[in-house]
Amino acid sequence: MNIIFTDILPFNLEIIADGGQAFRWNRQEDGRYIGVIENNVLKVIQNDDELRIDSNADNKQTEPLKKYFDLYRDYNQIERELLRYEELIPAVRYCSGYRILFQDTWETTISFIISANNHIRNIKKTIENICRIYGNPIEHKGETYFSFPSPNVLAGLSEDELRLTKCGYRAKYIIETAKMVASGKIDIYGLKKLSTADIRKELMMLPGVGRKVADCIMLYSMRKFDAFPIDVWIKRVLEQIYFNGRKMSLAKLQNFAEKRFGDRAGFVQQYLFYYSRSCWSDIK
DNA sequence: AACCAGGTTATAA
DNA sequence: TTATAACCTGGT
Repeated sequence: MNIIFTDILPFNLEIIADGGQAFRWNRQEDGRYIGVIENNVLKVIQNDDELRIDSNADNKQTEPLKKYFDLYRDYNQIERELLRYEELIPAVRYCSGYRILFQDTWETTISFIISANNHIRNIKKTIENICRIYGNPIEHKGETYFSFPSPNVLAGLSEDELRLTKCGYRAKYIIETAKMVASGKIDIYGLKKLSTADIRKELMMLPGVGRKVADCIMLYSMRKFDAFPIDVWIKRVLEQIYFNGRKMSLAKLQNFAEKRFGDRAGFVQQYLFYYSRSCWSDIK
């Protein structure tokens, strides 16, 4: 089926798909992005203020796609709010059109366990390996794609098997986390109604999930916009902008961001992350 | 050849 | 509470 959303601005597909929040979008030569969401293959292209989506799904439902791309939210207002922070103006201008996707909690959890101490290229490759070997095939226009495997499937693997996907020492974290989810020891989909602090505490019971990964899971799959994942880039850029380049502990930076940005922190993190990675030499 | 990269965990002061 | 080392992998 084909769907066209119009009047989507601010919206920047390139930054949204390649900005480090999702790992299963791939850019083609023609500028289209192909991704697998749940059991659907999506081919997406943006032309100015319209978004064309070609999907293998046969129903005409647009709500799930609008939710996934966060099209219900007024990003004009969010960008306006963030521009009131004078020091964020360059970042917000540069990344205008960034949106926080609404992704599946299970896939996001495993994806960000894999992301710890890892490069985006490796993360994407490992996730594709996992889907290809353990996911379900999806046929679309003569090509085969693969869904993300269920908790049950991953829970049944041995560490040596899973290491073939190149996830390295994270294999045991993934399997143990899968066991906890599959057994019902933790209900990751039921957490959303709790407070950010409470969800964080629960998520960090999962092996391989520390503060940063927990905040990514909440921000990208639970709409918890006060979550503020601090990775090396965010740490660097915060130290540069707010602390004269002095080294700060993660705890101090977390505290600072929470106080300064409140329930907009997650959006700030997105803009700062992409901007600092793209333009570090300008900031420094 | 050594070092680093989108952290977490275990251990010690 | 804060500091340090080890950890798979792939690239320079």
